[in-house]
Amino acid sequence: MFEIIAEPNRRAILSLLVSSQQSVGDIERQLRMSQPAVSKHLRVLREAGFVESTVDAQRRLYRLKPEPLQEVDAWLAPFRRFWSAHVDALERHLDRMDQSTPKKRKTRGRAKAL
Amino acid sequence: MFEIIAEPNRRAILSLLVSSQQSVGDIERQLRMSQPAVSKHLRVLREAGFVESTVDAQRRLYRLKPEPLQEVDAWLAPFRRFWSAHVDALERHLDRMDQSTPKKRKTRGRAKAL
DNA sequence: CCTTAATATTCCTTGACAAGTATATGCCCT
DNA sequence: AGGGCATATACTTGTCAAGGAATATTAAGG
Repeated sequence: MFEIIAEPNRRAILSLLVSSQQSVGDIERQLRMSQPAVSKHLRVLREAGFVESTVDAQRRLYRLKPEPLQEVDAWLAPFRRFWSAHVDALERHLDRMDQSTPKKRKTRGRAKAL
Repeated sequence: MFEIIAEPNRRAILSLLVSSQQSVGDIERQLRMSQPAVSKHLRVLREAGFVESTVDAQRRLYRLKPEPLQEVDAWLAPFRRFWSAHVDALERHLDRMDQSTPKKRKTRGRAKAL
């Protein structure tokens, strides 16, 4: 799964498909890569469940499937906890600085992210 | 960045470090991999900014750095929007089904995620 | 200083994979 | 049926990265 998205062209393809479905030729033109290259990457993506295709006459329309990237997202969860803890620690630290050195008061923007 | 976390052993190392810092030997034992392998992966991770190390006598303690994984997280953002849109569509669809076929009423659990 | 422990580095081999070129398959149209 | 368009597959080749074995580095302690 991670190996799949390690390839830059494949990530580019996924990013293209996030807005709307595209034919092989569309992708080929937008990403300036050879047709076999596109087809091969699409095959990898399809077999890994990142995309699916439907037939439209001679062309195949490829669209995104959410599951695999959701798994990537799930893998990141513990790390998100880690770094939000770090942000908290930094915040506390900066707050202490603000109190102990009440100086310039330049707007040091601090806010809870959504 | 994606190439870095494409390697399973490296992901394992990162997962180990998320709980607390570890020495090379600790990692070596917990992951059952050879010492040179651990050192080499740690070098890759360090040069890519995923980890940093401090010296403690003969051992080096490695700890996680948040930034690179945050970038991965950022790359996922558009896709998160994509699939939450899909969940919404599915919800609407199922709601329509519930209305048009008021049958068994088996608990088909549906709820807003946090 | 010499030894031992902990980690880093080098060299080598092997396997995987991406890109290119050529060719095959399938579908439309007249 | 045949020709052309869109996509897929086969085969080859070059590149690169991971792992293993051996060796180098650095620190601690007697």
